[in-house]
Amino acid sequence: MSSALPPFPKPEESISEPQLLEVRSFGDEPCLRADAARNRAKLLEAAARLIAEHGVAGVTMEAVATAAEVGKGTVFRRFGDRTGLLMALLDHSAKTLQADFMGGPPPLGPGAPPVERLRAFGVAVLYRSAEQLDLQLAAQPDPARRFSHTALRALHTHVTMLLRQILPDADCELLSQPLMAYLDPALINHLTRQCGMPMERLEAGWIDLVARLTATPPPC
Amino acid sequence: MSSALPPFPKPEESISEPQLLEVRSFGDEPCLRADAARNRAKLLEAAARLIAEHGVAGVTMEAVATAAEVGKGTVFRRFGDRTGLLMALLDHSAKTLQADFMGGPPPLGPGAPPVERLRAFGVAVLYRSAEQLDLQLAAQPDPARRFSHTALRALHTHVTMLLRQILPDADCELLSQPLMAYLDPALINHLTRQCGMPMERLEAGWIDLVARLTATPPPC
DNA sequence: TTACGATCCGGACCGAGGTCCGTTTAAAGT
DNA sequence: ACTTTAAACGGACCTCGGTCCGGATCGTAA
Repeated sequence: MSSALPPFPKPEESISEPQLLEVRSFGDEPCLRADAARNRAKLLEAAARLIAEHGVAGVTMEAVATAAEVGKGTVFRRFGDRTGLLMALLDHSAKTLQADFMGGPPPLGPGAPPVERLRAFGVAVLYRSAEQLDLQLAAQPDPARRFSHTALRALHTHVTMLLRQILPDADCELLSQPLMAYLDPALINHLTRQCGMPMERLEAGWIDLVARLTATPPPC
Repeated sequence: MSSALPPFPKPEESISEPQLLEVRSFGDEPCLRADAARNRAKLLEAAARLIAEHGVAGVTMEAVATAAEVGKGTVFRRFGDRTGLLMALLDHSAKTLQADFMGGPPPLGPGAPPVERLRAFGVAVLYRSAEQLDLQLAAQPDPARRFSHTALRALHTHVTMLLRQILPDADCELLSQPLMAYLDPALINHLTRQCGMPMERLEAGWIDLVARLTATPPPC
């Protein structure tokens, strides 16, 4: 009902290069103004430093701004909100993973049979999330947007695609949801830290899950 | 490292009766002091009224306190935090559902074969969540506690138990996670409101998911 | 009835996320 | 070089969740 034209036009969906300030002129992205790009880099670097020193909890928007010698408004203009900043920090790793399963070597990338790719995908995501668990957890948006976020959508799309190759007649759009859910950082956190399960068990669980879901003729 | 003895002893795990102030003396729960019980009822009633009038977003801790003619501290003492208050609002419905599948009539309750119970369970949860979607969404705790909450644990335990009856040799503890995840209010919200899927499709998806996961011999 | 201790109450207080808007500045046009 | 304009900047400001603690209240035992 009330949609005033935003004072902060668009906080950038999610751009890569967490460390360098190199102006990415190729491609199609808006290409920030020189000062903006510089500040962006300073902010990401400051945020990373704060995490290293005080953990994710120490990453306060104001603290980041101060550490980067920049105004608070600048942080919000650039990243939209705290989630956006945290996601940007994860962006490099996300892009790498994405490149790996889009065009990388076989177990993950194209060339292997779909089921095998799916298995490899899950294991890769599992361990990647386990590393950056705290950050992944903190970067999780509120429930209403958990599934809207670009990075997640990309993974979801990929799983759906693989599934469609394996089960052409199933509702893969839906079937991919439980698979993705199994890889949710919040779940990994719960199972490993709160229930004390070892990663090997989670990994085996994934393999089992894939096997059960992709068994071609549903029941008998 | 820093665990001072809490000024608010324990905000009550989750007690029922959202509307009446009747003192529940039987059972084992602490049984609040008269004034405390009265305020608790006033608070829940005020919160419900605020939701009806301004939606979940209108449920500010201060607004609730004011509407209930009570101090802000009282709200926090009683419910711990906003999530606790919202959960308390959902508690009645949660207890009802739980009673239904613990001791109710067959499709849901004991008596029917486990697979059938599982199917019925999913459908029931699906539609129940769809009704109170906004509230369910808002009541969702932060990612680190999503899986620790009592109400969810109860559902999860039940699913695990049913699964164990169906697949005695599988890692049901893990296998139940994707099932529960499919019923996550945040997912239902995404699929119905953001993707525009009808509930019938979600329901069919659940039936299909159960069928695939419980097909006894994994692959061939 | 009185006295006492445990519990509860209230609202000032704090920190953090997010917004606003007057000012500054990069960069494209003349 | 000079003007212009869209974009960026900064930090005061607002809201809201959550904490604290002095003082009021309940329930009980004498």
